[in-house]
Amino acid sequence: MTTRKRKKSSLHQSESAGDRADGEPLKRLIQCQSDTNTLDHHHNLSPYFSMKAPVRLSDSFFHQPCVDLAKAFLGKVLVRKLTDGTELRGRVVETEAYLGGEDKASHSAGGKRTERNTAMFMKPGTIYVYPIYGIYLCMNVSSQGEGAAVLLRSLEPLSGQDVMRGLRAAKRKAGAKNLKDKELCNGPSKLCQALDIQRCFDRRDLATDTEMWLERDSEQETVPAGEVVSAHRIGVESHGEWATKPLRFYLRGHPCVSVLNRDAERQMHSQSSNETEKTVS
DNA sequence: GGTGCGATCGCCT
DNA sequence: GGCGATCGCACCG
Repeated sequence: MTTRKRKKSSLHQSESAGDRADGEPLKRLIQCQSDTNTLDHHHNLSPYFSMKAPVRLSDSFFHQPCVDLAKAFLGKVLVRKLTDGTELRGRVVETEAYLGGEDKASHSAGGKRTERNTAMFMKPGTIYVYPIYGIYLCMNVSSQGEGAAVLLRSLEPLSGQDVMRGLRAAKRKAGAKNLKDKELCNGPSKLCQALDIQRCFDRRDLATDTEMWLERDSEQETVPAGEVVSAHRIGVESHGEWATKPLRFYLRGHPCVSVLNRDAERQMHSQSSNETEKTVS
C-alpha cells in the first residue's frame, strides 16, 4: 500500500470511529434535516436584552454592497453554537469580496446560476457553503448585488479553542495538539473545520439561524480604516485582471491572517504617510 | 522561515 | 474529462 493510500484509509477510519463513539453525526443529520426552518423569534430576546442592546447583527447589516460588507465583517465575531450548547467564537480578521456577474473569479461569474451557487443569489446574509478540492469546505455570506458574496477567510479564536483543536485534529495526520491558537482558523477551510461548519449550512440565514450568527464585538465597535489592508485575492491567479484586484481585506498586523501581502501593506503605509504630510503642510 | 507537491471529488463543460 | 476561492507535509536553507 502506498503512503497516499494509507493516508486516505486512516482518514476514513478515524471518521467512522468518531461516528460510532459519540453519535454526533447522527445528531448532525437530524439537525440538517430539520434546519429548513431555523427562524427562532425568541432568539434575539435572549441573554443580551437585560444588560445592553442586542449584539447579534440582524438582517440590515448584510444589506450592503459586497466590498463594504467584506470590510464590515472585519472585527465582528462569528458564533457557532454546537448541538450540545457549546458556543465557539472567532473574530473575523480576513475576508474576500466576490462581486458576482462581472467578477470572473466568482462562482457566479457571468450571472451563471447553478444548483451549487444558488445561495449567492439569495437575500443578503444567506450562507453559501461549498466543497473545494474534494476534501474541504469554504463559507461565504451573500451581500447586496446579484450573485455577490463575501468569503470568510480567517478568524481569531476567542472562545472554545480546545473544542476547535479537537475538531481540527480529526482531519490531520498528526492530530492538532501542536496547533497554536492562531493556527486554528487561519484559512477558509480551517475555520470551517474548527467551527464544525458543514454543508447543511448552505442557504441558511446568518441573520436568523440558531446555530450560527454574527455579533458586534462590544470591546471593538469599529475597525479604523487605517488598520485594513486591501490586497489581491488568494487562489484566483487564473482569472486575468480579476486576480489582481484588491478585493481581499485583512486586519494589518494580525497574527491570524492566512497570507500577508507586504507590498500592499507598504503601499498603504506610504499612502498614509503622504496623507499625513499633506495634512501637516 | 519558505517552497513545492499531491490529495481528492463535486461540479461544470 | 478537467479543474479548483485549500491544506498538510516533506524538504531545504
